[in-house]
Amino acid sequence: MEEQEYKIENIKSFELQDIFDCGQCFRWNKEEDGSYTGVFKENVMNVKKNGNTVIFKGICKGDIKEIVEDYFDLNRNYEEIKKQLSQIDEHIKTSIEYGQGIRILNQDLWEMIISFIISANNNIPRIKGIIDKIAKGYGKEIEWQGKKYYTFPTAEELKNVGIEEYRKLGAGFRDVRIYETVQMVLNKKVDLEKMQNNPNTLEVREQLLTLSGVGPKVADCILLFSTLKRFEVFPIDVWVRRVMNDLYIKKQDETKVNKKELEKLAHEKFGNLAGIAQQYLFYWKREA
DNA sequence: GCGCAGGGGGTCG
DNA sequence: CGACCCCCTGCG
Repeated sequence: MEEQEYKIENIKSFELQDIFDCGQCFRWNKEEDGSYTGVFKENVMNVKKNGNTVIFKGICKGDIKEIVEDYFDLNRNYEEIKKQLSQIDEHIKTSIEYGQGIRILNQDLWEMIISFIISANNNIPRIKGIIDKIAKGYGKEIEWQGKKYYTFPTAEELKNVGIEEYRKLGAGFRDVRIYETVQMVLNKKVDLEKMQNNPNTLEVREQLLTLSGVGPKVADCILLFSTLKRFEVFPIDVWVRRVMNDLYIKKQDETKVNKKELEKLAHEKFGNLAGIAQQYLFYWKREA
């Protein structure tokens, strides 16, 4: 495959650091020149921003313009979303000003399922490492500019990988969960294609929860960050609990904040944009 | 410097 | 509600 390039000038709501470090993805790495390189589907891509111009360059399966528009969610009006959310209160407004360049990527459903199973009780450097090793071990190799990259393996490609192999890659106690989920998807106990086309969010969530290693938090991350693209869900982790308590609930001990109470509050405040509001708040609380 | 707790994007039994 | 693998961090 040949290298392709696509350039966008005068882009709005698009900052590399906000997009790649806000916690939604695990396979993008910063280069020395400030650009980021990553693998998604069967594409290897470098993204660079100069002023208000963004240059996408890489090896793509298909037309780079279409691929970029889809993956980076370029047809959604983030200006409008931010405007709407900013009117809610000063807190969310501040967090949006901080992470104004966030976009929620359209990431592969299967990859998100495994990635967020790995994320449980884990830290980001290690999560990235495990995912990297799984790709190196079982994905397809793509060479670009003298470097080797690896696609995230399909369920079929992981079919014969045993529990102990995941353990060797450093997955820890998540080894069984990954193995079982691979088998469940292969056996169509959960049909990802049907899931992708099912408009009923609660039903999709229930199906995700049947997978090994997928609890409420992981299910919500999958719903929000994959091509399922549900902006109304509100994943609650320690950081979100912290920031919501600091801003709105103000209990002495944030760990005592009730989850139901949080969900209700998020829904009342942010409605069907709760998920993206979560991203602005999460990113702001963690980085700022 | 080195060694050792402490804790981390939760889930499961 | 406690255990869970393993890497990284911070502190002595």
